[in-house]
Amino acid sequence: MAKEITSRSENYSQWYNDIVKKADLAENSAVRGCMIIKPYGYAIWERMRDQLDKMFKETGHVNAYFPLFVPKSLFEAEEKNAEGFAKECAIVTHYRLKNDPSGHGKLMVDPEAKLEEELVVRPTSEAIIWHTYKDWIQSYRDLPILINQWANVVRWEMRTRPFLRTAEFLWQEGHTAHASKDEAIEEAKKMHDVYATFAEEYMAMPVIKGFKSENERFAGADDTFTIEALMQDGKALQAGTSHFLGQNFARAFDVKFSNAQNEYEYVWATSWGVSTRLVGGLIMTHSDDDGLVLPPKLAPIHVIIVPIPKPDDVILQKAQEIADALRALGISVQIDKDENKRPGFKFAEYEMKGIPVRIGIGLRDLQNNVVEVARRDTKEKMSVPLDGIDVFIQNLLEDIQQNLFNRALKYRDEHITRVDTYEEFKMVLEEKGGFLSCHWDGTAETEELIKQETKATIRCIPLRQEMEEGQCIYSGKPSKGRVIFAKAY
RNA sequence: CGGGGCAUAGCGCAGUCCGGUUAGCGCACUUGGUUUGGGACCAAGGGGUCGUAGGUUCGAAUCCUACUGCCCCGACCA
Repeated sequence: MAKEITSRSENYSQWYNDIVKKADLAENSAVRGCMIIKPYGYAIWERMRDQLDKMFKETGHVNAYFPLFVPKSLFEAEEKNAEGFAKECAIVTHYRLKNDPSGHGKLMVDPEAKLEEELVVRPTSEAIIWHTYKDWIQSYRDLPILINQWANVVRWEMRTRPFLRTAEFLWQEGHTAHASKDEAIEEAKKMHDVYATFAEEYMAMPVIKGFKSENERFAGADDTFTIEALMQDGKALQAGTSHFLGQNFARAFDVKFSNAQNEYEYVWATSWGVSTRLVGGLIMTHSDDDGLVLPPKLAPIHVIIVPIPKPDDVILQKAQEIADALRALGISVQIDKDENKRPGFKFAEYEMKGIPVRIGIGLRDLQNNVVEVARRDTKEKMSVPLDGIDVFIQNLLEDIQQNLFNRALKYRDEHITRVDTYEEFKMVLEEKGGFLSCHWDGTAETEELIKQETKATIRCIPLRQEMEEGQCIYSGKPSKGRVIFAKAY
């Protein structure tokens, strides 16, 4: 059998690239750092988007759309935020091209068409949105505003990787405005919970919920809540963040409201987002050396039916019956009627694409009133009676979803290591990787030194943990609880 | 922005050192046939301004110069 995917042990990065390519998820484009998301990859994103959108609506949010371009003067209003993104902004400076007099049929930027004010291509939309909210908010009766937008953003990255880090990416960004600090914090936490639930229940990707250290916090936030997942190579992936923005943007954009006592107050804010990066996380959480592995809840196709040998009438009719029965249960099914490819080729191909369940139907099976069912997560094959096949598959899909989560959780838990000395820290980081749970003195200096010396960063300060007196692994100073370090994507 | 590599058919490559008929191989593609329970086989086909521009030469994919693009590794980052 021709191996088309580099094994994880041989070269993890190459394995990841191979999966993206061979599973037909995305490809590089003519634009540096920007990828083309192909139909199958986009279908996965659509399923993520649809589910998240539903969860946002259920928590009271509505969708809207704000412009791609942000005037520089607005962008720079909230200084910390602007500074945080300044180094990776694309800027529009002109609005017209003209024929290049020195070249044949070539175009050049028309120097006459310089914009009076440059436009920043949004790396995030707080600025344009808070500029707008100023007009929308007068009274506490106008609050809260609970808006989400699905959009593309641009961050001019030095080095990019499909899905994990691209110059342009798709995401959603929630931007809410509140009359009180408590309500805003509650909102940020609520969306943090939504992300964690989505990651675990739909992506089958276990996450650690926590908040960021000051160094790692979103520029312009008072607090950043994060979900952190662990990839199979022992590196952490920040999978979603929810920010309590305090009154920083309200002050920067002068957004005040009259409270019930008719006094002016600055509005309290949150923002929260997840991106196409989640697709990268999904790949690296479950997939194996044979290709992509998808959890049923996000798989565009749940079941592929492969007729064996060549599709003939009897087999196709049976395949159609099974497909109809499965579809009646809300399961998405495709029958592969291609006569030019052999079954073995199809098996390998569908495994590469991570389709959770494959049903093979041959004449021999039909004589015995069974079909062959193969599950992608364990590669297990079984002979299953036709009678009740629909319910069997339905249960199997649930089982696969659960199994993927359990498997990822076991791996994750086995790779959270409690360490109490810096020597141990460096050793575990080097030899085992994963999350390191240890004491830290709470200072940015220590965090920075550890980062410089080991490349590990504080992924989060976990929300759920017992308070425990200890000593910082680096400085030996007292600490009241453990934080999670890791090398990160 | 530093350091390394690559550019020849849709994709992956050989040929370049040491210039010489008509530039080759695998996969993919087209047509016909035999096949089909884990990546089938046979036969016949189509497809190239050898990254761009200039130079050396009787003659350049091959030598020289400049340019452009892409990939990998670092610094930076979700």
